[in-house]
Amino acid sequence: MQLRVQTTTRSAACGPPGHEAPSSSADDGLEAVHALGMRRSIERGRQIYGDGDAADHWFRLLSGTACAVKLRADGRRQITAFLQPGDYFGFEAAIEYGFAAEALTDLELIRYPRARTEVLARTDAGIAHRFREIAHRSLDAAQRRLLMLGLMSAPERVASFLLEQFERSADGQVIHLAMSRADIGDYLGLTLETVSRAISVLKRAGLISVPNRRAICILDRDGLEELAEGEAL
Amino acid sequence: MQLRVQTTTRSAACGPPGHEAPSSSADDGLEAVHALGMRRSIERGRQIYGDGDAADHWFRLLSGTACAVKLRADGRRQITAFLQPGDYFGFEAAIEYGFAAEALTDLELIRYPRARTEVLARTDAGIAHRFREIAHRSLDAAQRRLLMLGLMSAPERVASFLLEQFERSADGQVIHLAMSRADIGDYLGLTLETVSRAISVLKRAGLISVPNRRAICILDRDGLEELAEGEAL
DNA sequence: CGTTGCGTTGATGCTTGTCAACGAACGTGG
DNA sequence: CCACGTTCGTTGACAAGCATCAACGCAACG
Repeated sequence: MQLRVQTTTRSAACGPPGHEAPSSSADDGLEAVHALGMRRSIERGRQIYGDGDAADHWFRLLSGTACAVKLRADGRRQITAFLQPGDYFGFEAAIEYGFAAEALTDLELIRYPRARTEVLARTDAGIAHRFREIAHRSLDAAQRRLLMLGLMSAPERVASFLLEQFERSADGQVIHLAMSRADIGDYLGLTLETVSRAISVLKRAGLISVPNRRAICILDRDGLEELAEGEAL
Repeated sequence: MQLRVQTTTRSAACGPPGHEAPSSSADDGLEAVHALGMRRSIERGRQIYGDGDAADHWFRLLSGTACAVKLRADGRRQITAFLQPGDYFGFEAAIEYGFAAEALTDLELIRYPRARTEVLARTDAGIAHRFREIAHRSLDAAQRRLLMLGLMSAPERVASFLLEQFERSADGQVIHLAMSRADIGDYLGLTLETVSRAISVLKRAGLISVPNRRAICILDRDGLEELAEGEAL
C-alpha cells in the first residue's frame, strides 16, 4: 500500500516548452524578440529543418502539429517530441540542429533569426531570463520522457502518451491525433503493432473508446493515470 | 553500406552540462555567482537532496561522482544522469526538485542559493547567458539519452555508456566506474544481469577487457562506436 | 469500383527480465 | 593472519514482453 504523494495534475507541458496561448504578440517580455519573427506556412509532410542543418533560426509553432525526429543509419527512427501550438523548438541547437523537425499537418510557425535574438538576449536580462525558462521547460519535459522510456511497459507508455495529449489538446473528452500509429510508436520506443495492441487493451479495459482512427475518447482518466503511474492493469 | 557522415568525436558532455575543469574560480563570467557558493562535503551513499524537496539551491560538483535518480512507487528506479566534476545539477528545478541527487562516492560540491543567483541573472545578461548555456547543454544530453533509451539494444546501450564514461573520465585507456552494475542498469533502462551479460559479450568480442569489477579497459574504441551507432556486432 | 494506405489482429521468435545458484572480493572479528 | 559473513558480479534456466512477419479489414481517393 502506497501513499499517493502527488495526485496533483502533472504540469501540462509535454512537447518541448510551452506557453499556453499561441498568440504571436503575448505580453510576455518578448516583444522585441517577436518583432524579429517571420511567419511561415509549411505543408504537411515537409521538413522544417534537417538534422545537421546550420541552426540559424529557432521556431515557435502557431498552428498545426510538428515533430522533432532523429533518424539512425539503420533506419530506426526516434521522435523526441511532438510539437503543438505555442511550443518553441530548435532552441537548444548552438551550431547545427541535432535532429530534424517535420510537419505532421499543414502548419504555421514563426521563425526567429538566432544571431539577432542572441544579441538581444546578451544585452537584455529579461529576455535572457525568458529564454532560460523555455530551455528549462524543455529539459523538464525531456526528463519526464526519460522516465517513460526507461521504466514503463508498453501499455503504461501508451496511457502516459494519451494523458499527455489529453492535457495539451483535449477538446472535451476527445483527443484528436495528428500522428499515425507509427509516429506514436517512434515516440514511445515501440512498434506500431505494439501501440495498436496497447490501445486495444485500454479500449477493452473500458478506459478509452476509439470512435475513429484519429480520435480517442478518454472514459476513465483516473484509471489511465493509475496505469501510467505503475499501479498495473 | 553506409557513408559515415559524422565521425567527429561526440561532444564530451554527458552528465547534465559540463565544463571541463572543475576549478571553483574559473574566469567564466560567473565570478559574482561563485562568490555566493558554499563548499560542502558529502559522504558516499548520502542524499544531496530529495525528490520533492524545496529547490532552494543548485549545485556544482567539484570532486567525486553523484547521480540524479527518480524512484517510482513500485520500486523501479531510473538514474537520469551520472554527475562528474564540473557538472551542474538541480538547475532546472523551479520550485521543487523533480528527482533526488545521491552521492555515489565521497564528494565535494558547491551549493548556490537559487534566490540570490536568480537576482543576479535577472540583472546581469552575461550571467543569464551562461546559465542558459548550461541549461542547453543539459537538454542536449537529455536528448541523446532519449535516443539511447528509445532505440538502442542492450549491448548498444552498454557500449554507448562506456564511450560516454571514456570521454569524460578516461585515465589512459581505463575507465574507473564509480557505480555498481545495478546503477548502470538503472541508468540504461536494463537489469543488472543484462548489463553484466552485455559486458561479457563486449569482452568476448575483444572490444574491452575487465581487469577488475570497477575498471574497464577500452581495447577497440572504433568497434564500440560502430556498435553504439548501430552497425551491429 | 478498384486501388492504396493505414490500422488491427494473429502466429512465432528473439531479446530481455526474473529467479536462482555460484564465485570472487572485501571487511570484520576471532 | 585466517575464518567468516556479506556484498557484488557472473552465469544459467526459464518466462514474459515485445518485435517481426503476415494476413486481413476498412476508409479515403481517384
